[in-house]
Amino acid sequence: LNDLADGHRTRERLIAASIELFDRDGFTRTSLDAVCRRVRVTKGALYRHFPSKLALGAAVVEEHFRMSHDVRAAVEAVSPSPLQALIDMTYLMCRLACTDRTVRVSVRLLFTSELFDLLAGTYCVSVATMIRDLLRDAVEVGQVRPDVDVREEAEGLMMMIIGGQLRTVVSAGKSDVDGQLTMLWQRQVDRLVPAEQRDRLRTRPPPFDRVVD
Amino acid sequence: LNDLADGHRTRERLIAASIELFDRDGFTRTSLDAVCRRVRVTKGALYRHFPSKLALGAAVVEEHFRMSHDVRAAVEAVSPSPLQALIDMTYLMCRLACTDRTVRVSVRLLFTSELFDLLAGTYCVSVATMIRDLLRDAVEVGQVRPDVDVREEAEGLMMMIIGGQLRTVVSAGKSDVDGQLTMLWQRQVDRLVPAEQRDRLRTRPPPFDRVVD
Amino acid sequence: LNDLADGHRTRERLIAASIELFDRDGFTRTSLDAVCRRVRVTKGALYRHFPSKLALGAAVVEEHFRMSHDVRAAVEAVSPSPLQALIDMTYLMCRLACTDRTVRVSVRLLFTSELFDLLAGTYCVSVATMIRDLLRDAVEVGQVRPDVDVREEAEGLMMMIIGGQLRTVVSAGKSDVDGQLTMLWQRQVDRLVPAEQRDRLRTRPPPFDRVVD
Amino acid sequence: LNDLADGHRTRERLIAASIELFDRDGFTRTSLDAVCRRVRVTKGALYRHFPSKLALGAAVVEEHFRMSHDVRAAVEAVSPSPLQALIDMTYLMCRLACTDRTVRVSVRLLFTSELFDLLAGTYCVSVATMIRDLLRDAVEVGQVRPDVDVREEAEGLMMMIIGGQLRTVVSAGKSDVDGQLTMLWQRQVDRLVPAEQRDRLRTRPPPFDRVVD
DNA sequence: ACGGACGGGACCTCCCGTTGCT
DNA sequence: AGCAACGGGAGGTCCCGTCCGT
Repeated sequence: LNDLADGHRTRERLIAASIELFDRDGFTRTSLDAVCRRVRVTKGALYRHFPSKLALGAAVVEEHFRMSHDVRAAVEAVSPSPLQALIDMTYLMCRLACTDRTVRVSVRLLFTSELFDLLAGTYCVSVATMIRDLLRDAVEVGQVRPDVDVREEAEGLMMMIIGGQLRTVVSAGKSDVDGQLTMLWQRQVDRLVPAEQRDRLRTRPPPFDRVVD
Repeated sequence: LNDLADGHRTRERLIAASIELFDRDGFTRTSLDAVCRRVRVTKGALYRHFPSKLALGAAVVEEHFRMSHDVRAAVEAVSPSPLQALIDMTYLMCRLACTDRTVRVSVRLLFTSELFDLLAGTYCVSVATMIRDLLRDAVEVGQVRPDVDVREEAEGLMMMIIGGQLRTVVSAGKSDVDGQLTMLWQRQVDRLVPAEQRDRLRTRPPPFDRVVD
Repeated sequence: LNDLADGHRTRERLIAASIELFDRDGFTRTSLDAVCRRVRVTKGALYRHFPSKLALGAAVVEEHFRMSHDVRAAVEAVSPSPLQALIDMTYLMCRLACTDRTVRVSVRLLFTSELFDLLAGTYCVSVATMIRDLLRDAVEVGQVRPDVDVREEAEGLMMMIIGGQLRTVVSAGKSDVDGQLTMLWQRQVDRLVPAEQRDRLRTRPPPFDRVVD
Repeated sequence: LNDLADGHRTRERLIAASIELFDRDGFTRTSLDAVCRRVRVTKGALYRHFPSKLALGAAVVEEHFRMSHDVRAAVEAVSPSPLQALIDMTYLMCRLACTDRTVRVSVRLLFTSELFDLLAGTYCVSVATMIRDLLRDAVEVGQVRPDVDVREEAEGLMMMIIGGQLRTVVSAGKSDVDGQLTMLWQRQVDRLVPAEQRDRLRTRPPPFDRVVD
């Protein structure tokens, strides 16, 4: 009983330590021994929880995925409309790639390690799917024109978001990705949204004070 | 003289072998011994030319950079206008990420290895600069409206292109990046180009039969 | 338990293989890869047990030291007196430098490699100490005159023994070191041993049929 | 003409630099590049003069051999008799192994490097021969008993001297090799020299104030 | 669940000796 | 005679994943 809880704790602490070290030294240059040392545990323990170094990295990415879902739920909860939720999500995703350590590390992992081959595809699909869902909702409530090719648009937005996240990571947040997104949405809104719906939308970055912990 | 040539030859052959093996097995899973074996040379020779495995990867990327410049020159030579050259370049860059081994490997290297930390920034800047230059030329010849913020536009396009290249690599070419670019340019042309200039532009993919060797 | 035993086994086998190869090719011309190949193990395993090539050589010498102690114990066990034990030891030590592979290699290592700097001093002291102990015992039982300077004599004998071992190694056993020792002991006995004790001593080489395994 | 002289100079300087570095760092840990750097010359030059690293070491030893002959000549010139010359030579050879850098390095080279296999035998023979010659001379002038086995005695003395040189090098001169030699000669003189000749001999160390430069 | 020794294999460094040129 | 680049090859380090025992 207690053992199980302890085991779970160890797993969590290993992930937390990995995030710190991957952030500081990068995936390749972080040794599992270093991770274990920080948790005061040996490799035997680590390999109880993760079958390989890659799996440990994948667990970090999974953490990020889980967070993304939480963020989405939170944004949808507070948003007046699906499209607004989508717009805010794009800002948030790029912003988090800079501010939140887990997200930053996960994106770096996805695009600078062997995890690319394993998970980058999944990530792209998952982002595209999320966008498509929100777009579809927006079509249903009449906020987006019914003749829009949701699939195509979602794919394009996904590329833009991932490009933005990457840009953020590359330039360590010194690039004005927010500005880019504003430009993007101003154009997209003209194309996608019926004129009478436009004034209810905010295309500028949301004032996100901790939408998620 | 002969020695010098031989040394240079060895260097070239090492790069060529690296490209092949990085393409087949990925950066991390390719061992330097394997590269050397293929060139029938020992690690002593390799380390005469490259101070580290990363440096070998960087040399591959450099090859790609050099090719990019050649492609740009070739495209500019055959294009009727700067903007058309830019449009064609974007198609080419995404296309090459799929068809040309050197480019494909380089992009994978840039975004899936520790080279990211070293070179991704440089790559982004270099792509953005190239776009900006062509846009500026286009402004000068009146092909693009003078009030366009060249810098901002270039940054956005860069993100799109890199997203596209990445998408190509992720999906191993199975994604319709061409279609995305066509959509993109159709919108951009409306925004950037004075009406009377539009009919001279082709926004669809160019018929590139070997613009470069 | 099994692992530990295996680890120990690996260590032993590495030493055994080293002895063979050092004997055949010499220290410098023996590569660690060759040693590992013979044990069907990689350098990773070797460096788990020995921090350097020198340390591997030192382990061989240590083997020799251990053997020397065993030989001494065995000789003392069968000898009728301390001085006879000493005489027999000197013959044995020079003889073993020729016949026993471990001793031969160790002596070559001690005097033909960088191990000299590390261990030759220790070796000299250890030999001199052993001689001194036996001489002291001999004095106590009245086999050696009480006015003999045990320290000085031990030092001289040590130089002679080491010179003899060296001579043996240099000439690959073709030199008559036995004869030299016989000459030496005949003189020494006259000086060191009271007349009434002399007839019980044999100064000629002992018939050593395997005093040690 | 000048070139030849310069070439010779370079050779000398290479040997001198080698002696310094071999003395400081040992043979193995001294790189030829380091030697060349000190002489402000490149390896191409070195390999004009010496076909291998071993050959360079051998040249140092040869220097030592040459010095030995000079010392012998000098000692013979000032000595009243062959046996006295021999006695003084033994002191000198052990003493020089401590005080003279060339001799010290040569002895270390002979007994701590691959040069052992090449030259140690030669050295032993050469020392034994020198002793034998002097002993023979001593026999001829009636200073040593005619029934002495010159060959055997020479061999024994050689082992003692080389043991002494080694001891000197091992203990960096902190050992009382002089005392050992005095003891040795006191005994030998009793055995080898007719009684009426003994009072003309000095068995204690000679007051060598620079017998050689 | 965890500890810790073990072995495999990759990366990298250093240095010897060669070669063509000056 | 001397230079400088070159390549071969060995030594050494690091780290992943496994195995056995507790």
